[in-house]
Amino acid sequence: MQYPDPLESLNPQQREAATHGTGETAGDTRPLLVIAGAGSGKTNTLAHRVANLIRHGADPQRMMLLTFSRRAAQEMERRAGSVLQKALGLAGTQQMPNLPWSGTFHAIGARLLREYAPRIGLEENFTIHDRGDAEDLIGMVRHEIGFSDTKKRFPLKGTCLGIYSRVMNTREPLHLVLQSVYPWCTQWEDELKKLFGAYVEAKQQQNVLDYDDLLAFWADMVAEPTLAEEIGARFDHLLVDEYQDTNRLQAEILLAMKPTGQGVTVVGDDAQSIYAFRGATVRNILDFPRQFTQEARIVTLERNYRSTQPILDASNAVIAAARERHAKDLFTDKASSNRAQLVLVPDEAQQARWVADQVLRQREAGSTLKAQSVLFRASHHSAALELELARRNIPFVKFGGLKFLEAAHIKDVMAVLRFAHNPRGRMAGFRVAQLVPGIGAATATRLLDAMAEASDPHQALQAFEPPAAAKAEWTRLAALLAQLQEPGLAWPADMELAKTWYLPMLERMHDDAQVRKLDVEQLARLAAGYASRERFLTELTLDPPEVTSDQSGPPLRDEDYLILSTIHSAKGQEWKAVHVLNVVDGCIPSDMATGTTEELEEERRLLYVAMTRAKEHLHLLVPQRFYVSQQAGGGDRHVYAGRTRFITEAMLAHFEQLAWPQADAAHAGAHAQPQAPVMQVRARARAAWR
DNA sequence: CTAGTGCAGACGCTA
DNA sequence: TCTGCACTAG
Repeated sequence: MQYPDPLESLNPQQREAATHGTGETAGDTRPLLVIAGAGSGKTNTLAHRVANLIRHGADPQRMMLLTFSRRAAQEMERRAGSVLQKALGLAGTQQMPNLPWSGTFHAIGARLLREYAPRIGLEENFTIHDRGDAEDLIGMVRHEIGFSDTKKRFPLKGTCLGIYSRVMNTREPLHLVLQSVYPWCTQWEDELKKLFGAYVEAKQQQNVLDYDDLLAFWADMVAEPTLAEEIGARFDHLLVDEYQDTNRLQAEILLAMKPTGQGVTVVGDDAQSIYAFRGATVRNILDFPRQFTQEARIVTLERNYRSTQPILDASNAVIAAARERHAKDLFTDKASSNRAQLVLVPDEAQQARWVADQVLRQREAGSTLKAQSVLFRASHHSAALELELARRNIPFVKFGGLKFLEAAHIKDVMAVLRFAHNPRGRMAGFRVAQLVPGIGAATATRLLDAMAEASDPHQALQAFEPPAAAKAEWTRLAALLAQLQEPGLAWPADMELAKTWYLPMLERMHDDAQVRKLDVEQLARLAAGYASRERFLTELTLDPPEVTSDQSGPPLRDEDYLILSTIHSAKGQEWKAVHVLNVVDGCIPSDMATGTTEELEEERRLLYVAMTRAKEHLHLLVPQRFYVSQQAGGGDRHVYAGRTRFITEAMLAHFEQLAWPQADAAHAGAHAQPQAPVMQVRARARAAWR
């Protein structure tokens, strides 16, 4: 029986990318670089490549797929699976080949390090510090070595970690990082060196790794030739998505694992690089072709399948003004008479109303809520809109800027589990001990010191004598931690035990315990989805749930809801209609990012990314004044903001300009109308005197 | 030594 | 507006 050629639907460039090294080009072992413009079918092409490789005999167990999030990895698996299904005619019930080695650099790094731990001098039960833990630890070290003297004005803990992280990820020497990014800290170079040394020491004693260690140790591991060869040989194919957002350290890992470049595929778009603040560099893409012992093959995808021509024209105009870029103009067949709209509104409140109106209007016109999105630069920019949506009962789900794992009560529960898993982790232990009433910083330190000195930390914990006032509660905690050590305990029983212990603490500590309790319940539900305590702790830290929804609870899967998202979290996504909030100077570009040309250029690309998410309708909102956020309650200090500098006078021809409410009186009336009065105050007032 | 109060400062995107 | 730190009463 003849099955349809699965590559039939691809255009010639996409097909080149999907088939490189197989079929007619079998024997071509060059690495492959795919420059994929926005909406050019990048994910689809990569999925076809994965499927095509498997069709030609590649073993999914021996493929490493590095993506930006677990969600992206799952999407890739799903699509590759469906291509395979069509090509091979697999029955729907048949097991889809899954890719066990797909995930983010950090997640894959953690897995490899655990597996190789005994051979590289690590303990395999290490726990992972998130940004907050890492900051706290470096803050503690900073204090211990006496740099926290207020007179000295030594950089704050967040800044210290920022510097450290940047040095690690860019692989630049400290003095260069200080010069270019933290010029006000150059005088502290020697002290910072000392601090970082002590920080590294502390992490090792506590058996914890921070985000940077996951990459740095991986890089160190494959810098050792025998290990590099062994690990490199385990994988026939190494595919990296969103390559424009990788950093030097990540490129180094790639090169060490596959020095010849054989089997390496990277996909990216320099015009969509938006993570330089995290150490990512466009140079990775630019240098890729000549990095390996063989020069790379380059395929460029310029044909856009997403947006209409007018939307592309506007986006192209914005990015054409960029300083340095691969010349690349997207084109499409999708004609339309709808230009992108620039909508002038008086302020943020009106902006929220306009968007809510527009969303409903488009739903009336047959577009679901899910097919629409609202994008913004910073998570809190959607606050006014969220209120408006809640008021009108428009369901929504918000991506990005998630604080779920940062809430104190969630951190508490996580700390209990982490402490049980790795008793040497002081940050977790410090937090947990102080949950017991009567135990504060001093007693907690005494406990942790005793545990650090003991050969068996758990025994030391059980033997610990707390102050008399804390005795009863301490006994409960010690019992819990002992239970969590029992080998027979089957996950997620750990979580249930921790929850049962913690809920009374929660009642005692917080007035709003009821709301927080719901979060803890939510965490427990989440826990059930992971195979083990270790997987839960690792994966939740490295790939936190990125969705929050409004207070009314998470919408059901089949319900319709509007998407709210930061521009960063909107990467790789698309919607029929896109609304971008606060397209004004001060928001895009953020006024915190106008210091250097590089920062400014990244902001421009950010606007470009936002605009190219739209398929048919694109609305850029320009509130004429917006309120300054840092002021006492009720204040009305505001700034008169201008349209973003990235849309110049010359580009205005690409936009349809609207002013609201004046120019749109018909719709302005529409939103006032459905508000039927709840009561009649005047009638009431009159009745009171009858 | 703990736990509660008052004040200053930050306030972005994220693995 | 909220968080984190310093200070103080018990």
